[in-house]
Amino acid sequence: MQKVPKWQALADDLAAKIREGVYRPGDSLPLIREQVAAGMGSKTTVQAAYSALESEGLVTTTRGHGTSVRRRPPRLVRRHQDRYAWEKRRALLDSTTRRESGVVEHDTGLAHEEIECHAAFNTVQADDDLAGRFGVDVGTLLLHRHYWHSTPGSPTAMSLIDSYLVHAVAARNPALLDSKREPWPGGTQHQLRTVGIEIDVIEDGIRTRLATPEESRHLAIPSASPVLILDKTSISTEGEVVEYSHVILPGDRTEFRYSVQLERWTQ
Amino acid sequence: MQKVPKWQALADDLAAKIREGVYRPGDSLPLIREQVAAGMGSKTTVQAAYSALESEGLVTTTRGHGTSVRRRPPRLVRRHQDRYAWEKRRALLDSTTRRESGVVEHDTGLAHEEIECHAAFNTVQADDDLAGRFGVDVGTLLLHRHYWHSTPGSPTAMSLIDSYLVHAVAARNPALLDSKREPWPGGTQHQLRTVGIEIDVIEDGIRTRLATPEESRHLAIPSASPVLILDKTSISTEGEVVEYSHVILPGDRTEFRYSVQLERWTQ
DNA sequence: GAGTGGTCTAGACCACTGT
DNA sequence: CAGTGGTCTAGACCACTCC
Repeated sequence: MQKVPKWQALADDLAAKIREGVYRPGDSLPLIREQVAAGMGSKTTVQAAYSALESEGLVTTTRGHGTSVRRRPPRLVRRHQDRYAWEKRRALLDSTTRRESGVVEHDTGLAHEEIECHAAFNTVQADDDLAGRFGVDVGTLLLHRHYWHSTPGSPTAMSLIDSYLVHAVAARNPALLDSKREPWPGGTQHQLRTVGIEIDVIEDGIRTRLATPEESRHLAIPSASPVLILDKTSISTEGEVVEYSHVILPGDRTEFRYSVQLERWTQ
Repeated sequence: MQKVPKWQALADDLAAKIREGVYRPGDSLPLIREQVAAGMGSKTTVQAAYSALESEGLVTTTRGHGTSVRRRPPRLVRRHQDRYAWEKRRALLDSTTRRESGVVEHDTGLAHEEIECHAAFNTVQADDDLAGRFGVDVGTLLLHRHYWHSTPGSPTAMSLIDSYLVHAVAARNPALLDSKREPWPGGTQHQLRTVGIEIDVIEDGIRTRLATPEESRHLAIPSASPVLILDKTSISTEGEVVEYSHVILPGDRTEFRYSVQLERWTQ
């Protein structure tokens, strides 16, 4: 026999009702004060239940308004094998074709005008972690580029990206150092091509952790809900790490997909 | 200017001290009642801060004992491209070689005797989701196999696995229906080989969500911390989906790694 | 201004750990 | 047994939304 806390029992009960469709997306849940009046516990207890449901992404709460069942945003499937190959082929196209559509459009299926790109650049000295990833000395100058994309006028980011290049390499084309040139038609692989680099292999690392309060706000996900973290390392045909990006993605809206082709048994 | 709740300010403060090494792994944090006495807020407030730190995986709390800084478990890196290929080659080996080491040993680096395998089988009828994945009719009989692995005697699972096969296919070798034959030397790919199936492609889908309280207990992760979910679909050389598994992995101990090889530009 | 969720308090009891 | 974290209460105030 397990002792289930009262707040959790209430949360489970409401969650079940949401899944069964007793409360449907967009519906309002009983007000917290109503639950208290109905004898479901003290306000703190009911609050705990409601905030658990919020973390799970089942409901959204708005101060002064109430709590309602969340319309689950569709998961955006990221097929990186296709995506990276597509990005690479595109780097060879002429500038007008490249300008028509970028990776973000490719990922989201949105039109070019529906996406706003925000970029901020600065230079940093490689710390232990970054130096290790690039295989350079600690203190080496790196170009640090922070990006986020949104639909025009919206403060909600689709992802938060921190991308790094070795500064001396990027500086071979001064245009790459200018954040005002973003979004760059053709993306990073085209940018690297302008300094004579071709990408051979991209290594993806995927982890998860809870969102910080700031990330929750910026990505418009419930507080204390998880994010996915993608660490992407691009390796040139010379075998050198030429770009590293750290991408934070909303956990409830993201799915990665990889396809592993196996060698045939020959007998 | 942002209004930061008192509990969050306290949590941030303690988190910073942990990262700076003021409190080191294994150290005890000030007792909740001490913080209250020190005027850091009421018990509920301090409690909220401490439980936030627990969800983030920074501390562990034990009732009756106290709160101490968590020794971060090392992340287990899962390189599925290697893993699946290794598993496939192994299915061709003789039984004594296969018996020596399995995928779990391969993943964890543990010795054969250090791993205990728990298996429970039953049959289920395909619901909408499963039928869609296998491309069979709803109601089709499936063999459902639930697995979890642990170090001997420990109640802590390394992962929670639900694996499905079309029952009619598995039944071609009656030994496959018997959970007492698990762990099967050579794994699923060898099992499928005994019924004449060779795997061609494996599709991985990766998502995240918060752990349920039960998962938190079983995987020994903090409550309200995230898990990673792997949906693995195996496709035979005939192009049919022959196995589907749903794997729940501890978010703080798992990292996926994929390597994407790109085609060269030819000019 | 009325009503909502979010935070905070002071104090109580419970479940569990150590000795 | 004393002392810990976990839960719960009743009541207060605040920040916000909507009318």
